[in-house]
Amino acid sequence: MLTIDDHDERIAAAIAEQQALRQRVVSRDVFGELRLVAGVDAGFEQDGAVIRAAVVVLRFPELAPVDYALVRQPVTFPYVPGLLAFREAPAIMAALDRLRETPDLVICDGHGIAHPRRCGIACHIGVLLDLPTIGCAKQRLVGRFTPPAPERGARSPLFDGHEQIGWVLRTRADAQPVFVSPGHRVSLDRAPELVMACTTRFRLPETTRFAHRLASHGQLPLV
DNA sequence: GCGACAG
DNA sequence: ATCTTGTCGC
Repeated sequence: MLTIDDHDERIAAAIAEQQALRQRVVSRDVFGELRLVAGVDAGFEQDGAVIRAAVVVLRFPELAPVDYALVRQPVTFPYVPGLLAFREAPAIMAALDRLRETPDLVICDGHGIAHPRRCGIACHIGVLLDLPTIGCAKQRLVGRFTPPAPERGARSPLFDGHEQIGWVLRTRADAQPVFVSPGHRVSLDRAPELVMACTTRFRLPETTRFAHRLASHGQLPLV
């Protein structure tokens, strides 16, 4: 049976793995022409016993869906702030493996280096699959900032002490900003412009919106 | 000891 | 994440 001690050991092992993974994160732009951009997200079923991971690939820069994949797996890790990847990344990576073609960039629902150990889910997935990734979260995990101007495109740096770990980006006028940080093979400078290029009239990028709908409704919208 | 805490 | 009514604004 699983004891509290086992739980603590899994937490400790996960933190140790993040310390190792962070060493492999590449924070420079290492990607070619963007033709396919993917969005990934996760939803749950059976009272949280099953995770449903979704990935939708959009043709860039049109942002029209061209492929998708859906994977369901039993949940094996609890939600612990800072350890989200150990709960969602396995299923998300399985979904990415099912695509017919490898995307040129993946935008994740969660943080990249804007994380206590600079290893959020975007870094985790990026390093393990060696794919360019960006983290685009709806809420802050760590860091301090001053709110960006109310216009679309306005941004302000997200700091942890004196180190910039991401951006607070206003993707839509008068709406709550999103938290953007590089995952793997993407620079701090280009992350926000790439997210803006994937965003149209809504707060969240189209990649995330499509993936979110697939993950929660279990199917791609008919329009 | 008291808050904060991605999804 | 998930549930769910009410409300604001274009």
